[in-house]
Amino acid sequence: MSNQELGLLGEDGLTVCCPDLLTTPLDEDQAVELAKVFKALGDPVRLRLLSLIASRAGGEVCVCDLTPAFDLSQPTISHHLKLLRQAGLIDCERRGTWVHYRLVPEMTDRLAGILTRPAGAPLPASACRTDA
Amino acid sequence: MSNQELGLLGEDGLTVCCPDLLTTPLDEDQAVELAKVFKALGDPVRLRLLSLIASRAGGEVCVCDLTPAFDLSQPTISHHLKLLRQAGLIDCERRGTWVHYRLVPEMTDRLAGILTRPAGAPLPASACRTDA
DNA sequence: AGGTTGGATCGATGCATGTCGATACACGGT
DNA sequence: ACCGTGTATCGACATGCATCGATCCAACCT
Repeated sequence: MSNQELGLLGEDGLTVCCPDLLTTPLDEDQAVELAKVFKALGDPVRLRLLSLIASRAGGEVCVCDLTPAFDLSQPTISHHLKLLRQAGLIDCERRGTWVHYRLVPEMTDRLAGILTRPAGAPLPASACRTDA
Repeated sequence: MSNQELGLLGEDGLTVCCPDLLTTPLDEDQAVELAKVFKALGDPVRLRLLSLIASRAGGEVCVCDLTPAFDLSQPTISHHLKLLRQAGLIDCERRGTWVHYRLVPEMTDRLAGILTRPAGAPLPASACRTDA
């Protein structure tokens, strides 16, 4: 049940992926992989789920604590959790009757890195807006 | 034409938004706003567009340089650029016949911050399961 | 073994979205 | 004033996706 993730994190070649979205044009394959992760984040319910999971002291949340936080059916929550898991953003583990979810901090770290401009960024900054 | 953005950056109250997705449960409204931005990033074409724009020395790219980089029609590229712009990720300016797009680095910076765990993060590590 | 409860999967449905061709709009040039 | 070119918008179509109820599976408890 644990890891059928995307591989964005993995050492599986292809998907080692884009150290810097912002400095080098992404190729098609990298873009497809990265898009899956951002797509997983592109839904309010999933964002709140991720936030609930990540902010939980102890680092783990039982599904039974997540479901009542939403006005949605249990299958719908389960579906969203699955998408987050497939994106590699969270992981889960069954303990007895309950399933506990936890954040995969390596993935959020990676995304943060991808969205961070390197120090000496090739961006405007000083750069001349002659149109002002 | 420039700014009909989302406001995630703005000083307009509501949308000042979530300093830390990962440490505090997001409320519904914040989640909806943030999701729009991530949704904009959740498409391979838009990711490549953003990457092309951001990585361009000089900080600006003409649409006429973007369109031929894809196997898509001009209206489709225009549509994707519009979504990125509405998400506040890019901005554009018309100069003569041509329209130039540029990255809005404040937005990517903000996203990076949102996805970054604070130093003393409340993640597992020691973590105490009293319910076990 | 049977019953109960937590959670995942399945199939259906309605809405969102990516894509296109056609068309409209904005400029610059003649 | 007209034409040509670069972009944006429009309307249509097909696919994708969020959601639900029904059902199934796993684990625990008598």
